[in-house]
Amino acid sequence: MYTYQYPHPAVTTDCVIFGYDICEGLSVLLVERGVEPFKGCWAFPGGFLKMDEDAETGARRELMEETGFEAVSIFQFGTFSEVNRDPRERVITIAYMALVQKDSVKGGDDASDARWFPVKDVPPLAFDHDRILRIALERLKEQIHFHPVGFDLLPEVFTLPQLQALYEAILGVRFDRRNFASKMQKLGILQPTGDRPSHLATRIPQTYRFNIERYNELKNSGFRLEF
Amino acid sequence: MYTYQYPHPAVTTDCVIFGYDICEGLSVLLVERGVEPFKGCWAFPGGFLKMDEDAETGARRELMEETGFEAVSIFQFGTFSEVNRDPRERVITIAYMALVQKDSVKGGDDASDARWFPVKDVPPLAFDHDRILRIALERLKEQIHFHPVGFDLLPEVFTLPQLQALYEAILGVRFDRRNFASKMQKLGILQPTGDRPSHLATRIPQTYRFNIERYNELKNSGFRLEF
DNA sequence: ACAAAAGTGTTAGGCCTACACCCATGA
DNA sequence: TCATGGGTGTAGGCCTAACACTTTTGT
Repeated sequence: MYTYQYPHPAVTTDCVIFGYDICEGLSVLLVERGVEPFKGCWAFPGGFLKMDEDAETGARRELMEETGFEAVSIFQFGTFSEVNRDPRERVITIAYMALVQKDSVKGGDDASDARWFPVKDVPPLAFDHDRILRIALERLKEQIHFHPVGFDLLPEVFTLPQLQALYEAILGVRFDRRNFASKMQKLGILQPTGDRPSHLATRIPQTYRFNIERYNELKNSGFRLEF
Repeated sequence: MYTYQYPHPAVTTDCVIFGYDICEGLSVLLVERGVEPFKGCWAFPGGFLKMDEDAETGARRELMEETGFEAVSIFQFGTFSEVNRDPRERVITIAYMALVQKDSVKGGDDASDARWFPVKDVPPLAFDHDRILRIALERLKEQIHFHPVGFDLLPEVFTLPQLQALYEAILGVRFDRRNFASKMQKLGILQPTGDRPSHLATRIPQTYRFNIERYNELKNSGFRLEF
């Protein structure tokens, strides 16, 4: 038992994990709750913060424990503190967002109850996680203008149409193919793999990798992607 | 005494209050700590969250108690959870940012130890508040591209040179007078007060108010201010 | 053969930037 | 009278958005 002179809330971390593939579009990773409250409901992976770890460390740990994912880049996007958001006791959650490559990992997941849901088709969630998801999506839309989101969400080798579909899925709009291509080319972070010798028109798309050095240059000088 | 089965961190809120005037430029409101730890140091107004209030309510309450300010718009910009950020016990703080008109309030402040410091001239702060300030400034710079920051920081009636100086103070850059003026005019949220009948060149600047209706229109359709 | 998908280039308009002149104020 | 500060307009360049044609693949 732990005693304090004043009441303390419990503190948890939650992770909104975004993944992407061509079939399902933008998806989030959810786990089915095995205990009350909201037993059987889907929720974001997360759990109570330990006293010897900061919030980001805790979020990464919970993510690993519950889904087997080791997220590269995760970032904090909000803290949710409504008084009655958890029926058990006062719980405040620090929410993180992570972008991962859906296929790359998920090899040796053992007791993982985690499942991907397309964002358009997410079931009602436990606690206030519906609201957390809504805000995560808003923040993701903002982020996409300043960070090359494809780095984290797409496989290492990808095509321009794939990249465009990703942007369209996140922002919920449609772009002109030609304008999108030239805009991306101009940024200079796309590196053709050269696996397709002919650069003529063909139905098989050219494949690219991201040029990380060029991206880091851009990040330092500050860049913005207009849409 | 309050007992829990698992250890709980303490949770506080802190408010980074930005104000602005022509002489001092961009400033933050600090309070001098009267108790250990960091007694005598300056820190952001804030304090422990109560169990029956959410974080924003708590931030507003602490702000009112410690400085007498009733902030119009405050927004959460980060939660700080380093393990040893408070020497007493594990404390996590939810940080808010507020923009206020320096002169408008501060009439009947009684026991207020609060003082304004220009951001360029802030003393070393208690806890990790230096870091919190740095991040608040970064976020403010981002915000300024999407929100008409002048609304909250300038007095109701202001001049274009004043508005420009505010933007320059926040972003730390200089603008061309003519370009800045036309950019702002084009947004359509500036409403000349008409107190100066002659619209010819004169050394007395034209005064404006913000057109709030027009701003709300823009916010719904989404606007961006390039610099 | 025909539909679907990928690649490319041109044009018009708008925004950003850089820059010059006029006028009134106050020292 | 002269320096300072405020107001306005123009020209060039870049980026954006709209748009059409060719080629190949697969049915």
